[in-house]
Amino acid sequence: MKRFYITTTLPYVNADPHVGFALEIVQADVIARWHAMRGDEVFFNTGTDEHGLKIYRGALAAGLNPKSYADAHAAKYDELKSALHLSYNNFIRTTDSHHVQAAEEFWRRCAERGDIYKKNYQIKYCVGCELEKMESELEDGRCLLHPHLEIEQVDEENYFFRYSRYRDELLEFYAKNPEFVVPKNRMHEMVKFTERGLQDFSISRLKSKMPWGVPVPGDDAQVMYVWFDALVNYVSAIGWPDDFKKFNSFWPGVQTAGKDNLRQQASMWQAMLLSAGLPLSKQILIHGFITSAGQKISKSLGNTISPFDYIEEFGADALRYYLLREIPTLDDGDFTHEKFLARYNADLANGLGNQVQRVTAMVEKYLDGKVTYKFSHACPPYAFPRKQFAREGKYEQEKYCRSLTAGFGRRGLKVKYGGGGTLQARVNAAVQSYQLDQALAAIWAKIAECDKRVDDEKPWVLAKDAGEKEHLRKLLGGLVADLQEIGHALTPFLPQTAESILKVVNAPKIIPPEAPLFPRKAI
RNA sequence: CGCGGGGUAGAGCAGUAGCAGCUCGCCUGGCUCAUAACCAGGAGGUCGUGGGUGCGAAUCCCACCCCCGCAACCA
Repeated sequence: MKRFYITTTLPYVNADPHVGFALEIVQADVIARWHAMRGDEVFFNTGTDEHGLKIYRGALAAGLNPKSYADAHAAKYDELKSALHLSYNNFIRTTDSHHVQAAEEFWRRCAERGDIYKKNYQIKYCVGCELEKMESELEDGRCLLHPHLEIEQVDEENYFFRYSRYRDELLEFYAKNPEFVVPKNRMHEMVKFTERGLQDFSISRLKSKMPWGVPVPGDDAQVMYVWFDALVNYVSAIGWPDDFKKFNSFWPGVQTAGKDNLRQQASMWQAMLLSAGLPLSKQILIHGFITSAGQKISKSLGNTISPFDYIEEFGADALRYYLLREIPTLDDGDFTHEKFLARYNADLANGLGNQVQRVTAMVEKYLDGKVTYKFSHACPPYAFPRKQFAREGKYEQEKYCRSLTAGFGRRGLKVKYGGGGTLQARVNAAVQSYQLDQALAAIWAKIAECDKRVDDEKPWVLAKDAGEKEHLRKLLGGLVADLQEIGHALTPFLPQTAESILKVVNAPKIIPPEAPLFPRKAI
């Protein structure tokens, strides 16, 4: 059995979850579920990044200690799991003691390698960004993104990481692994960036000024800069450095990140891995940004979008669908209420929901809910390996698998495969090339095909002619089988909806769902 | 000469030389199984601008205009 590790970036817990992170984690969720359905043993990690100056100050302002402050925010991120039906099986917090120890060990390894040294550090620093700012990024001495905050002069002795040393090794690695970063243009950007040369970066802060961080081993006066410790989570989450069995069976893994995180993930983190003597990540998936009506989403513009609002009004799968279909998987996309409604009504209510309704209604009305159909192919058993997991004592995996296959029936779903390129094959190809929007497009093409077949064959006419009974049975049986195929293909994308569809069409007596899957919404 | 991406129908996009396409929206017709859903047809584009090469250019070449991201660690 293959093992598959995927992790999102860890959002910084100084604000509530927003739609941009929902995009990232939903994409990762689909990929994780898709692998699980193929029978892979999946480890899916997410969590929260909780150190650093911004958290420290936020906590002071709120009159809380930093840990309690972080606890409250971390809980909100973990709420996304049930709200969006996410399947992650690990939620790491960078304040977890195991992670803190891992970060310290990682530091020691880099230090042993001679990659950590002390140097005076003078910069202009924006607390809002938690970033060093170049003169070119300032306007009237203020950060463009946080003009209300004073730029701070930092002048202190810090530890630096010898990033510059890894230029050639990274370039060689990129050359050997041209698909290390997807999409291609991001890989290209990374290569160009690296070719220009890398400058060592600061990885610690004076504890007297900012105590909220992982202690630097052997120096009580310093704590790690938040990025250094946060990046280590990708390996600490799977047991490094204590549980090598676990670590070796899952690493290297796939990481998802926004395009703003390209350098940290695809370059700086990889240099850190080289320094610590660990294998580099398997692949970095870079998604784009969500705009709203073409505008950048920001608190100051007041156009932020809360995923919870949409989930409450339309359901988790509706939001999942929009994010996966309307936003190109590895490119920027737009999110507006109008577009959301349009997608919802056109694709979910009129398309999928109506298709389920009309087919099941006809089967009930014309065939008394009973349909006999021949399956040309059953879903291969490896797609349901939960018993194997149970035998091996992997109860977490078994449970995870069961949640994925709920409603599929004991013997697994029987899927009718058409000749030639099946729907599932098209979906698989799209998922493997990370074109999740195209995978959904393929499923919806199938729905359109079924709608057309209904119109062409006119079952309501056949039903009036006793001589056409067999014809009608075959037609409706085929449509039910198509719904099973659609439900199966849809499972990683819209897990709840897929389960509902399969439950209805696998029932001994087929009747329409109690309530429409996606009631049409007035515009 | 910093690096990279982009400009095609009202919106979002595909299309790297051979009749300009897809989805949504809009208009008309059909149908009645279905969630006023579904099916068919239609309107709508000087393919950013100007030049060049070709029998033929959205596509190749040259120049220019505009938009966006990155420019050392902002979702």
